[in-house]
Amino acid sequence: MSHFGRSGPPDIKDTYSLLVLNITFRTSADDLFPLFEKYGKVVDVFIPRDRRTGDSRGFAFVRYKYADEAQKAVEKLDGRVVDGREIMVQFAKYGPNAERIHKGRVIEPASRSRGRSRSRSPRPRYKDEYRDRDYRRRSRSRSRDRYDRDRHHGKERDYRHRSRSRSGSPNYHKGRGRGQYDDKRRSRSRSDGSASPARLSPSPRRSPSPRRTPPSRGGSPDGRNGKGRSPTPKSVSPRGRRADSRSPSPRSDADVSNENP
DNA sequence: GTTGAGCGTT
Repeated sequence: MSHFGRSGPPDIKDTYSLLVLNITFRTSADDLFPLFEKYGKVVDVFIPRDRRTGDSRGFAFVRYKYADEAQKAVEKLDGRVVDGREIMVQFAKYGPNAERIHKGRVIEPASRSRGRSRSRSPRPRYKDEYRDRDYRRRSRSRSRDRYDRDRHHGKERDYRHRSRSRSGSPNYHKGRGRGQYDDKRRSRSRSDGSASPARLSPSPRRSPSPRRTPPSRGGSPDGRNGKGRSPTPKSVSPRGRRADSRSPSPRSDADVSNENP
């Protein structure tokens, strides 16, 4: 039962891919399989995990054989509480090969081989992202901190309460009521970031990049050629100063003298 | 021991 994703995708030519989000980091494919299998024929369940730690990323992909079953699963499992967390089920937007999906249905990968689409070619960003930056950002932490979490935690109690009364209208959730505070949080977050004095690195290089090539004309890299361009040498040289300066700690004497009775 | 609003593998 754990052979999901272990031997690679069995067959994905006529399967509907569903994306399950908001699952707990401890939920595994084996846990989701029976749940989704109950609503239809599940061809494969895959949960992307970190290559370094091997932990789940918090979302899973479930492939159904039929669209109607997938749709039903989405409506039924979307908003369902799994492992104490409300999961979100929706049709996958992108395919495993970064291919376009028609209504959640996976198209045959060979179709791309024909060179059907020549004008737009999707960039293989998934491989690039794996390098470092985005991949880590989206996986590990965002910036929400516990503020949102605290709210979420407090609401959890409500969720449970609401869950009970939601038995009459499961579709009530379709609207997804998270956009409200999401926008608020976003706005505030952005504002904070903008106003924050702690900006990103102010770029050590002052010049934008008008001349990238070294000064071939009067600019000697040494700076010696420059007329008064290099007044720095010994003036600032600590050694010179130190030499001029007499004892490094005249006070020390006094101190010692003072401290020493 | 930790997180989160996100789109995938042999």
